[in-house]
Amino acid sequence: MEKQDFDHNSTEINEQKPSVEIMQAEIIRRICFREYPPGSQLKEAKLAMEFGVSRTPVRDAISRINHLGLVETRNGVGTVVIELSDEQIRHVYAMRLQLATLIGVMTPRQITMVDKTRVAELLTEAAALKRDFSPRRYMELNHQLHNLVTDLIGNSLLRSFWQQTYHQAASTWYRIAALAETDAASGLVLELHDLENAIQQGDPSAVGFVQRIHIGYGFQRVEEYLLTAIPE
Amino acid sequence: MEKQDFDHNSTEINEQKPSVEIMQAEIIRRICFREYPPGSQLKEAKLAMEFGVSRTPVRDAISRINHLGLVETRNGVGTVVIELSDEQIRHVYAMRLQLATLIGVMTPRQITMVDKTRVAELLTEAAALKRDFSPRRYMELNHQLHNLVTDLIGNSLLRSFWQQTYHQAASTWYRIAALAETDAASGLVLELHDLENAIQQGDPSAVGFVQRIHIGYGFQRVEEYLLTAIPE
DNA sequence: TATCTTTTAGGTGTATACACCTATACAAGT
DNA sequence: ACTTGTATAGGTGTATACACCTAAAAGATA
Repeated sequence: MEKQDFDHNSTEINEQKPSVEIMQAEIIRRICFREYPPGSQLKEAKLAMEFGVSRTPVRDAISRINHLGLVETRNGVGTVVIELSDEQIRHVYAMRLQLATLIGVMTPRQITMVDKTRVAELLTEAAALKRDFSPRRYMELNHQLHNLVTDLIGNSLLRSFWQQTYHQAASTWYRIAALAETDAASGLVLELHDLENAIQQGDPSAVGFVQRIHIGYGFQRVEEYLLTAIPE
Repeated sequence: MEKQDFDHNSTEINEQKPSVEIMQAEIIRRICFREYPPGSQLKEAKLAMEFGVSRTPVRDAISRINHLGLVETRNGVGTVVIELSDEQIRHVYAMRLQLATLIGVMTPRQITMVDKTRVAELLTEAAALKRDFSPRRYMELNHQLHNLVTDLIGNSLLRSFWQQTYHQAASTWYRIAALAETDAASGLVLELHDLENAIQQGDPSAVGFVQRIHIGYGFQRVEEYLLTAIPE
């Protein structure tokens, strides 16, 4: 009754003291989408200015993503985004391959009509992406695909771990998407096609195996474009 | 040359501005060891006083353990230690059962002579514990056992997830240890016995399966003493 | 006496001041 | 030319003040 936080006085800027959780998610998103590529230095004061808050909650947000190993805060310097080593990339993929098969095993949620329509929509958009590619759009669709699958996971720990590995791998995918547009777009369409079948069957186990298969394909692309070749 | 931070004026108290990492680990330890049982309310000011720092780094330490789901910070109240629901306990165990088998699969470290002596020492101490039981001592040995196994894990992500589930489950084990002293002590001895064999063979895969087996036994005890019976 | 309102003590959330750390540019000496 | 010492700008880490929130005790009223 007393507070009515509509953005009535700001035409395009709707930022109104975002919570720590929101800033945390936004920073992770920027790292995943390579808006902060490895080597970037995040400055607390600058982010605080941008979000319209003081350094304190920004520090908190950065501090909370430390356990993902994506950033490293150095006194007197800033928070630098880490470039994952080849070995770490292999570790992330090895882990995701294992976790994927668990999706169908560990108390998955029932598949509903909403899921079926969502995956169909995504497939349409992926097909459009194939005709007119942009790395950014690729990552967005990829992100929605991730959310769709993650949402089926019933075990809260598996869901958490699945998300952690996603955040760790995403930045690398973006790099691939920029290097191999056609491969990336085709791979996404194929994955969504297989996923649609699995979801139409209402079989969460099949969803997990589809994920596993395409993580394998994705890893092949990573090996081909990043790990064996010279770095960009 | 200018600063020489020896504890020359403090005879037994060696605390000297612990880092955020140290405080974070200490808070987790206290939750695992049930020094902060579920329902406890951590007060930032009180902890700050104890550690000899201001509220700021203490807040940071608490904020960093949020992703484990062990605590929940409520405005105007404090940070309360969460009691895991029966479903969550089952999720943790289901996850640990799966992770255990991966220990031997995912690029484990070579087993050395040091590991063999350490597990032998632990076995001796566990045998002693069986004669003179204390829940606290049980948890300490359990913790060393955990460190021994964790140290063999080569994949950094698996190691991280293994630790996270350990922290989530530990508080429950302590509860079991207090309720079923003999079962707990015997279980520990058996586990260390099996582990010693696996380590003597230098077979990390066997280590993983030993873990899996005894997590299963541990879960049986949990079902028996906590989930089916009335709560303490 | 019972119930609703008000006060109040004590907690978290945020802004800010300041100490300390780091890298860089620049000046001085060899 | 090269090395070294030093000043400085700008960053993180910590302490502290204060706003706001919450729960429980105190008080008012039927």
